[in-house]
Amino acid sequence: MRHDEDAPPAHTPAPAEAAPPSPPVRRTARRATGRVTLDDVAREAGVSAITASRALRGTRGVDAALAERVHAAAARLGYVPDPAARALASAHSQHVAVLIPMLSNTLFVELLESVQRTLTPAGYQTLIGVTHYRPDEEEALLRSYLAHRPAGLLVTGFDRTPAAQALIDGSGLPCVHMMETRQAPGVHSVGFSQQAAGRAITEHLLARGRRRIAYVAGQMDPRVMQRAEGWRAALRAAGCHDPALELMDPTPTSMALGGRLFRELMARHPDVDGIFFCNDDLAQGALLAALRMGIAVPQQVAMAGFNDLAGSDQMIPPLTSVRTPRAEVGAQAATLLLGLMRGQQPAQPTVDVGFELVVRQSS
Amino acid sequence: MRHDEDAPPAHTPAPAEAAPPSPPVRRTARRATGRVTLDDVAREAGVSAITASRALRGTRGVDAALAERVHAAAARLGYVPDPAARALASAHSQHVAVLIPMLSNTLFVELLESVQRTLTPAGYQTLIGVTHYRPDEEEALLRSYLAHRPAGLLVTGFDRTPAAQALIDGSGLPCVHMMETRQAPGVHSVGFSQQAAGRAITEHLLARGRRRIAYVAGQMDPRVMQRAEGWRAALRAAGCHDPALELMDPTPTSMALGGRLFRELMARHPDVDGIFFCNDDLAQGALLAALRMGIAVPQQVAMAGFNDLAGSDQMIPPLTSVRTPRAEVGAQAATLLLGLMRGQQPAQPTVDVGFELVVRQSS
DNA sequence: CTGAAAGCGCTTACAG
DNA sequence: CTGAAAGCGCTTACAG
Repeated sequence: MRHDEDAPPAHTPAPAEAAPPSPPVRRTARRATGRVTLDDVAREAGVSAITASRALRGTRGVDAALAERVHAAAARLGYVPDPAARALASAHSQHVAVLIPMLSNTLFVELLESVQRTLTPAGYQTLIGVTHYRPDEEEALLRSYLAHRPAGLLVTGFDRTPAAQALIDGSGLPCVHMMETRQAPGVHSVGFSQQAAGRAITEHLLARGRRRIAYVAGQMDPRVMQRAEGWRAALRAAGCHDPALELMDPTPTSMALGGRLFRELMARHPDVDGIFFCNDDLAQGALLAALRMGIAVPQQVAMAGFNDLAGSDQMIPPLTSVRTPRAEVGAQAATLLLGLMRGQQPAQPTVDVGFELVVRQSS
Repeated sequence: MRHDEDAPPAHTPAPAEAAPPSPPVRRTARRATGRVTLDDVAREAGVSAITASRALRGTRGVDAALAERVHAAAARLGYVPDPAARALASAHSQHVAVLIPMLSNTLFVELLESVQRTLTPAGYQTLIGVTHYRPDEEEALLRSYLAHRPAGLLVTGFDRTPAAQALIDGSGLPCVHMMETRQAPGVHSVGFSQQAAGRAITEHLLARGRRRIAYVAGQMDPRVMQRAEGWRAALRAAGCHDPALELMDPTPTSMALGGRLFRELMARHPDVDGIFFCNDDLAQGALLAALRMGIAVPQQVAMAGFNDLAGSDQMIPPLTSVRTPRAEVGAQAATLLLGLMRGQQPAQPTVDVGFELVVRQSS
């Protein structure tokens, strides 16, 4: 059923004879009146609005008995503070803007969940921004979120447009960088060395006796490039670095891409005996492709992934990977930010949470 | 390096002799003064604040030339409206609260991205709430988000606590339900029949000559139960429903769980010749387990999943599944909500986007 | 430790 | 079509 564009909406009431001069009805709620305000709570508790405000916010310097009365009154009336009014008056919301590249990589979902587990109980609300690995989108998100006067910022990595960086710096807001670390004055970060992790997993393949080790990657974001750097360093040190074995594709990673890149690689370089994939989904796809092609893993080609994602332990054979402690990163970054938002000087501005090799049968 | 708790922060400046009576320095930005306000824009454009406000919001009834001047002035000054002030004055923010069960199921990530692709260009900001399939968490999120006076609500399905439902109803806000459909006065929904989809995929297995068809599920959320209902209906109609072949686990779905449930099922019922999994990750895990156990798919056991997730087409053999149009659901739900927020009567309060069988070699 | 006044930056409702 | 006044619901200074 469709209404004609110009036809009056079906629910319009017939005009009554002596209708009272009521204001036009809006579809949405009109709580302007209904809302329980701080003044209501203050009146109920027999104190001033300021005292009620201070008691509710837990500001010290309020008589315990009074505070008790205020809390009781608030509970009785079902008072919920208005975040907009609070933000307007104090110039800061209880929002924390969290900028991550992508939600389809479960890595970032786990990071996010961990951040929220720390921030939510502390009374902060996360404003989730997905940049799709695009610097221009990150800049736009930053611009839009900054208008909401967040209390703090959580961002991924260090690579962004100068304008985006200027927005962060100019805001003067506490900001913690996640997933990578960098030592610099006034810079806060929680992560690990992507390059060291890339180097470690490559050295593991070398220790397995492999010499023709390829690096296969998708997405090509900054961290993927840092892992490549680690791969190069390890192979150069071992004297068997071949730039031709570096296969990168800007497409987002997926099992399908992994299968395709693996077939490409083996067609071009049949002598490859080890592969380091920048992300587990690529490796999973390659593992299945190898099974289909009859290429023995690890006998003919050893494989290792990155991030130890769900399902990697279920593969045939189970996949060797690098376990990246994203939950730890999220928790520590949020905790660090919490301290900064309270005006505290952090014990350490940079936290390296490390990484862990998970050696399974694919290598 | 660690600072002693009581030591003064390292950056405290030495007290100057004739220091001006400046206010105490705060770590965070003090834009109270710096901020460009609507009044600045109005002054720059030579109009009143109201006119500037109306011009910027695109309210009709502003002289074109004036509006042009206002926009130019805003651009020149780099004016960014303050969402908090706007929300406080108008009793509504530009937020839309989106409540989804989980981010680790890529289904919901795709749904969300699609919602944002529609809402963001329209000037709305999504407030993402993850309920973890827990009614109490949903209720708490609703309470907290409603305080932010969102302009609209997007929720998943219809099953929630009475209190949560009362919050939604009492808010008077436009609300669209996603993933399921339900015909009821004043209720808006975009989705498809989970039961019909469950029935259709089961009938497909029946058409392949299978008679001992099991339903294997995790999570056990309302939609998983509706699919079970479809499975039952199809088998009853075919005269071969066996309740013993219904294997459900409350654990979140994963490849590992799929492998485990598959082994359990085959141990208990070696005669099973077809399996419908409530989600593709379960089926993927089962497929790998079958490969490991030497059980031929589809010869001995045909398998079908649900949602056609990433990787299912890469499996050995490629997995038959039900493609659920979550991007379509997200787009249509957001569009419907947009109309409601503008006070329009929707052409149809319920949109069924359907589903599609994707038959591959596993069945 | 408590409070009266002012103001945050917008929009609503009312006039003209 | 445009505007002056009032107010949204809080918190920030400033006093006492």
